[in-house]
Amino acid sequence: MKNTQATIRDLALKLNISISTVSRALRGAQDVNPETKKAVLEMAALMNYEPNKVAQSLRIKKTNTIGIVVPEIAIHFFASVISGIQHYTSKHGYSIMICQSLESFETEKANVQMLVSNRVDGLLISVASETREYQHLEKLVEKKIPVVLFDRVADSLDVPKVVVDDHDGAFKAVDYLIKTGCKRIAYIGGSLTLSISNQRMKGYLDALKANNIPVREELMVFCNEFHDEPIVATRQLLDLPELPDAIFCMNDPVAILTLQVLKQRKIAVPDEISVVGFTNEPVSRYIEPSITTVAQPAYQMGEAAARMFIDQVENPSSFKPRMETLQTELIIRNSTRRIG
Amino acid sequence: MKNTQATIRDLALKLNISISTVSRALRGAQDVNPETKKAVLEMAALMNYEPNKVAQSLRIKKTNTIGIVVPEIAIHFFASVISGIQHYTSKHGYSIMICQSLESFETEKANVQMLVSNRVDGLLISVASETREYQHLEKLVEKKIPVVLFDRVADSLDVPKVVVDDHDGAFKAVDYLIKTGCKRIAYIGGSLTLSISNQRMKGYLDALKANNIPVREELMVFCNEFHDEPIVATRQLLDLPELPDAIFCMNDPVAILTLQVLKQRKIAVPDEISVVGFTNEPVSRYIEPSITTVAQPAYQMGEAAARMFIDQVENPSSFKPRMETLQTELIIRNSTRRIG
DNA sequence: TTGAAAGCGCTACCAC
DNA sequence: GTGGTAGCGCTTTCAA
Repeated sequence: MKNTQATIRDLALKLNISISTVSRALRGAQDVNPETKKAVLEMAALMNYEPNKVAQSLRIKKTNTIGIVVPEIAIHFFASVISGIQHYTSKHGYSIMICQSLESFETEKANVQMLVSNRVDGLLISVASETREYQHLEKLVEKKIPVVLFDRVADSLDVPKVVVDDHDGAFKAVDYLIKTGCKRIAYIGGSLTLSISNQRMKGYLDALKANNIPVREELMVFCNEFHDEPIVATRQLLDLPELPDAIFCMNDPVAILTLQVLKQRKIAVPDEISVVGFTNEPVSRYIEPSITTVAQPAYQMGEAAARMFIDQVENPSSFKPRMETLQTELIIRNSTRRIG
Repeated sequence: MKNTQATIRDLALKLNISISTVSRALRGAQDVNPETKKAVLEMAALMNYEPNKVAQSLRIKKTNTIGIVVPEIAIHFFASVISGIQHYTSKHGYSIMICQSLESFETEKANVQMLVSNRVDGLLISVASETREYQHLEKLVEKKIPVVLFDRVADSLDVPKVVVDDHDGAFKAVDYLIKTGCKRIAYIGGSLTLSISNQRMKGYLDALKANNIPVREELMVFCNEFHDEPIVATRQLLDLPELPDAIFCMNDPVAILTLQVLKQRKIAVPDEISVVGFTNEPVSRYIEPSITTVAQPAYQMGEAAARMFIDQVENPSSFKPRMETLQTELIIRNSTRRIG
């Protein structure tokens, strides 16, 4: 942002016309002499003029920038969501500013504050696993800054949300396991303060109930993070007096770790124990055995979140916060047995 | 960016002091009465004041924002680089604005222009595979906007760069293949206008030469994209009168596709044909067979690029553009035979 | 159709 | 230690 950049004032000086006229010409206003306009445009090109969005933003009180906060960019699911958001919003002239919370509540708050300070026109966020209270987001709502939650949402906030039907996805997965003959189905989940964890667990429970299979407490284990704890959790399940015949994991990273433990213990998958994941990360297709998983439409989720934001900005009066639920798809691969 | 946000003027009015004093107090200037300062800070908290970075940026001619352009966020390698950049720059008070070129030259130009319009303090970019000329970046250099290239760089630009030692990585990979007994080693590469393609091919050629293995034109195939062409390329190699006994792929996505074709044709890996990739994407570890590949320190590359940018901003006079080369590591897995 | 001028929110200079 | 004020680059009335 050096002074080597031409301004409309520079153009005006060169052309011997007023700043206002240059401004109008540049923005293609109707009431400007075609010739003047042409001259301005030519001079702009010649001088390598680039409008200063910072000044523009200050003046019009709109930055055409949206803030995104995700737990981690390098998780494929979130990267895809971001792609979807960007695809949709860039068509509407928005740039995006991205932050990662790295699952930390404090970092998330700092991210949000920074984005507010940068006066983003809206905030699209998937909360950190640590986040239990939402004042930092409520403040934005009070300030009338559009907030859209995706994937990991907070029930208490009255803002637009887009989620996947986690309950249904989990239900379908567990129901399928049962249809393949599994009876002692374990569940490895995440912290229940996380909406998705909660929903997936409920889907698991309801599928058992629907099939008249009793719920066994000892078959349910929960993890606060997905790097080390899932390994402990799997071992715990394998050390039970009676082994499970399937393990439903709340996401693919967990399923991969589970598979590793199973391999170490020389337990055959899916013959002895079936494994199901969630998310359909690219790895799950390539790993051996490939993982049966619940596919989430990540890119579409990004587009949906972006659409909700744009709707809100363009029709601030008529807009009503709503929750959009995207459907999942059970992808059957080789970590589960076949039906019949 | 609604008028619901408090400004320093609001604070000044409430406190019955001047705007200048509020500004100074907020920024912890030295010459301000501790009590006044305290009062200002309290009022700021009370009124939920957030400094307007847009106004600040306009005034000080610095946005504390850096622009990043990558081919695709959802490619794990780039996501990791971005993480590295963000980790480093956020410590220095910078926010990041991210764009994807999706390998399109036109999109890349538009991205750069948008970032310039947003007056980013610097631009960190890995160019699109389509990009053959660099005027859009040269313009930035002329305007004294710091540009740092990473991974996919352009020799012609005199700006700081950070790359991986692609030549050495490829050399090590091919040399290893030879040591495991391979003699007819094929290469599937990318467009040679891409620096990394070029370097990796040279590494391949030099490893052959160093081991007195003749170069065979028919064993080298090139792709412009990495979704469909690698499949055709692999088939082409397999249709040769004499089969290769190894295929060195310029990156892991290509290696995965190659593996698929090999599987379809029921060719045993590594017994009949060995396969090596490049990048060490997470998938390469999990796929069956797991892929021998050349690991690139993505996160460190991001940090290095960020460091170069910060150096340049903080010591504009003494800074000299240089190229930093990071070392690769050959990760030996099951898609290649063992030595001896 | 064009120009003058105010002002977006902030910093920094200069006076007091 | 504090206040007045100019001005960053732009948009947008209002007059001419």
